[in-house]
Amino acid sequence: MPTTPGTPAEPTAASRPTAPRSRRERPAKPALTRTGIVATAVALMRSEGLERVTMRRLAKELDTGPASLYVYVANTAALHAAVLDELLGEVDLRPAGAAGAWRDRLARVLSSYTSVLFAHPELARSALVTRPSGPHYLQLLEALLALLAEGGVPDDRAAWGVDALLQYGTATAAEQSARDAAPHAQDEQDALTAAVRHASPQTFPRLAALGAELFSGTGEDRLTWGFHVLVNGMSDTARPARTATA
Amino acid sequence: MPTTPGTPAEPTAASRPTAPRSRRERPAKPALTRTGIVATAVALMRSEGLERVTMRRLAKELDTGPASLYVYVANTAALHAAVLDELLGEVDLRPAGAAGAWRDRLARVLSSYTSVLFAHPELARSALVTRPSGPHYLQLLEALLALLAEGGVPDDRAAWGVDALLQYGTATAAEQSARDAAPHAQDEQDALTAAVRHASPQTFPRLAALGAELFSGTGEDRLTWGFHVLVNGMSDTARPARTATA
DNA sequence: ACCTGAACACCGTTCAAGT
DNA sequence: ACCTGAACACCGTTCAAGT
Repeated sequence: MPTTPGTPAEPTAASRPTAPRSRRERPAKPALTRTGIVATAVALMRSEGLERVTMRRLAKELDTGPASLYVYVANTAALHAAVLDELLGEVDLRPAGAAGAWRDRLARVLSSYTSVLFAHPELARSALVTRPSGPHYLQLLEALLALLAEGGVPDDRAAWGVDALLQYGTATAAEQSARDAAPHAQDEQDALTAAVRHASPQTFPRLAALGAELFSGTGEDRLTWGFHVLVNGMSDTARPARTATA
Repeated sequence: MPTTPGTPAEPTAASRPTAPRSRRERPAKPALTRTGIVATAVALMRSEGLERVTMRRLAKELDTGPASLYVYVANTAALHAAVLDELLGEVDLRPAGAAGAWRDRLARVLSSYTSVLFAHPELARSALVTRPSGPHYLQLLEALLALLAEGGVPDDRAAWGVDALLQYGTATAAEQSARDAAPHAQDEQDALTAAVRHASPQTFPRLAALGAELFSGTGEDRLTWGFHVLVNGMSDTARPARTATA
C-alpha cells in the first residue's frame, strides 16, 4: 500500500520521549498520533460542532500548542476532510446488496449518505471543496457504481453520473447548514419567498404563476425526486462525443 | 414596495453631519451608504479576492471602523450575499429570448450563470448556503422557468427542477474553489485518483473497471452533460404524490 | 525527529460613549 | 440617528529554539 502523500508515518514508540506527567488532573497526556488527533477532532465536533474544530481549540483539547498538530495535519481543510472520512463510515451501504428494485436501493444509499451529512451540514460545505478519498468514500463509490451497472446504465455515463449524484446530496446538505447555524436563516428564506410573492406578474409571469409551488414539498421528497431525476436522466442522455462542438 | 427586513433606509442627507475633511489626502471621504458599501466590497473582491472582503478590511477601505458597517450590513454572510447579487447582473439571459432549441438555450443561460460563479468560486460556496433573493436572481429564475415551460416541462416539476439546475451549477463552481485557493488542491485530486488507481479489483470491481473514466472529460463537457441529464430527467420523472409513502 | 513558545497578521461582533 | 474606539474572544500558520 503506497504512502498517501501528506500523511507522515506515525512516530514509533521508541522515537518518542516518555510523556511528562501532565498537570496531575488529566489521566496522563496521551502521545500525539494522527489517528488520535482525528479521533479527538471527531469527538470535539460531536460535542461542540465543526466550527469549534479549529487547530487552536483542538490543540487545547490535546493539551498542547497548535504548532504541534502541523506535524500530523497539513492544515485545517485537511483536518476537516479527515473528520468527514471518519463519519462516512456511518453510511448504510446494505441496500446495495439487498433485494428490491435497483433504483430504490440506489436512492436509499444516497439518502443515507445525505442524512449523515445532514447531521453535520458544515461538514457538507467543506466536502464540496475538499473531496474525500478515504476507504469509506471508495466503498460508497463502489456501491453506487454497482447499482448503476445493475440498472444497465452505460459505464461512461455511470462514471460521470456517480459524481453528480453525490454532489447533489452534498450540496443539499450544505444548503441546510444555513438553517442550522444562523438563527437568522429563516429571514433569508423569507426574503426570497417575499421577493417572489411580490414579484410583478408583468415582469415575472412564470414566477407569479408558480408562486408557492417553488417552495413546496418536504426536503426529503425533493431530495428523493432529485435522485430519480438524475438516474432517469443519465439513463437517457448520451455523453457528448469526444470531439464535440458547441 | 415593502421594505426588505434588515435593510435600514439610507440616512437622509439632512440627518448626516457634514463630513469632516478627512486626512487631506483622500478625495473627501464619501458618506456611508449601503449601496456604497456594497460597491466598495465588489471592487475589493475584484482586486483582492473574496477572502479579503471582511468587515475589518472593508472598513479600512472606507476609512472607518468595522463597527460602522453594522449599521448597514447585518453580518459578513449578508455582505457576501449582497456582493453576489451584484455580480448576478453579469449573467447573460439573452439566449432565453433567442431562436433555437430550448434545451440548448437553457444550457447556455445556465452556463453563463456558472461561468460568472467560476470567476469567483469562493462566492459560489457562500451562495450554496445563503441563497440570493435580489432582482438579478429573480430574473434568472424567470428566464429558466420560461424556458422549461416552453419545453413543456410540467409546472410542478419545473418549480422543483429550477432549483436543482441552479444548485448543480453553483456546486460545480464551488468545487472549483479548491483548485483556485489552495496551491495544494492538485494533491487532493491526486489523492483520490491514486486511491482509485490502487483500489483492489477484488474489493472494488466497479472502481477498477471504470478507472480513469471517472476523471475523464473537461469541466465544460461534464457541466453541459449534467444540465441535459437534469432536464431530460425532470421531463420523465413525476413528482411524488402528496401523500407518498416510501 | 518531534514538540513547543511565541510571534505575526489577522478575524467577527458588541457596546458604551461620542457627535 | 448615526458613528466610532476600544475591547472581547477568538483565528491559521510559521519559525527558531528546545528536547
